[in-house]
Amino acid sequence: MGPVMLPSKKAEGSGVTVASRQSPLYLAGSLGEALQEAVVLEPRLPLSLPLPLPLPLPAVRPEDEELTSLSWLHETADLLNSFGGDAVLRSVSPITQEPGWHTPPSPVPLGHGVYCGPNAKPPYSFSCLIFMAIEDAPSKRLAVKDIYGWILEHFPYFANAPTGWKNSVRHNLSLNKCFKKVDKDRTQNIGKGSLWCIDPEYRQNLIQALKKTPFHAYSQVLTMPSTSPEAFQSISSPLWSGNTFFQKNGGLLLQVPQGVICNGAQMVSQGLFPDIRPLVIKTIGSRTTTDRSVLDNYHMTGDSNISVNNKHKQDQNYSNAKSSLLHSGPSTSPSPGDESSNPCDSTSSNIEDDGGDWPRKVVTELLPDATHLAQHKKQLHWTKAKPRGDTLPLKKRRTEKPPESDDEEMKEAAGSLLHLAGVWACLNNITNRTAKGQKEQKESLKN
DNA sequence: GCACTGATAAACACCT
DNA sequence: AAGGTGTTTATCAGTG
Repeated sequence: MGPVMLPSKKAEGSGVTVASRQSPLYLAGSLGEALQEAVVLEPRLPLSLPLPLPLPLPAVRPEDEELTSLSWLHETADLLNSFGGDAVLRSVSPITQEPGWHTPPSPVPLGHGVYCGPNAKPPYSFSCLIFMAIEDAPSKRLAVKDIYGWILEHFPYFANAPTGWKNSVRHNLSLNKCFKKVDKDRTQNIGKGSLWCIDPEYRQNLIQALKKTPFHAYSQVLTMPSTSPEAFQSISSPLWSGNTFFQKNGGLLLQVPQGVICNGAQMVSQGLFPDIRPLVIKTIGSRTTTDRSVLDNYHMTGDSNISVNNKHKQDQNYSNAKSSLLHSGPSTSPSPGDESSNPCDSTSSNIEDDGGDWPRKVVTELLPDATHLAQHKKQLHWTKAKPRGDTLPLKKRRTEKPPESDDEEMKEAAGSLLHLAGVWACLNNITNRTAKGQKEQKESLKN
């Protein structure tokens, strides 16, 4: 069992940080053990989990990594989901080298290493979803119903979501200048509606948004060359939403930075943080404003909309101004000649179609330099990944539940911090014992 | 408090 | 006529 490195300052959040120089898969056992011990040793741990936990989590031998890494993610998420929440594994895309969200058990790998399970709302805006759908199409154009289909296929969340999301898709298509309607080819019977494609003029905006969307906890980590746990602790902000979620959902989230194997492919780069495998107990459920305000003290927030800000400004304000990001973006910005004169001509794509998923085809082209992440000082806001309710994800969120009073919110936030303290105290115990020799500690505890 | 952004709802016209 | 598609407007929540 590898060493368990835990942040020393409780204010940085709750969680389990597992460090190992071995295969990142090694964290499976570490996490299982840490969690189990945490629950056993710390009654205050606000996890509405069945005890004893069915741990350790599925273990994976390093030599099995190619075949079992994905299944491990899935099994682990299944296990965590069985507790009643939406388990999200945060990992790093083997393609983009960027952190992403993994909410197995969906087997569909997406552009940023995102696996979205049936219960978790994708951390993507509709613009990004549409963009991915269209980019995934061989012809780089899709009918609305096909966009629906792509989203449903890749994000099962929407299968049970209220139908309003389709309206939102259409709304985005109509409103966003990023999307252009293709004049229907009468020779092709595609039924109702038109085909939609990406306006190359705004493509970089979408790319920028996409690159930032699923990412929120490690941009500052990536700016730091240090591989020391202290470096991580000083900037890592494990997520925590207070006890409300645990009371309602009991969900968990694991943060798995660089080096984690996903999508059946192992990360090549482990240079940034070869030692650190932070795993965070996170709640996915509702979070009050006060929670967030408290958490913001140690939770890195961010902006997932950097690139589309201008776009949206244009669109929602119906202005014609072009995004300045076309000029301020990273080096991925193509020259005008990079695009075909026909913005929707599939032949304009220089993406190698290897028959794989869209990220391999698209992101390798779009994201040639993962190091630009170091420039991302801002990070994703809660709103991107946070389900809007426990069981009613999207619709009528404004009218179903009256706002909590400030007192209630403050109590909740205070409770969160108290729980936090408990978690850290507990987990620090684990750390100390691990460092000194876990077996002996265990035996002494048993006695 | 304000501006911005994204999501959502709804109304409506048009198309198949 | 029914249902899908596309457009537009309004509103709200979250955020900086």
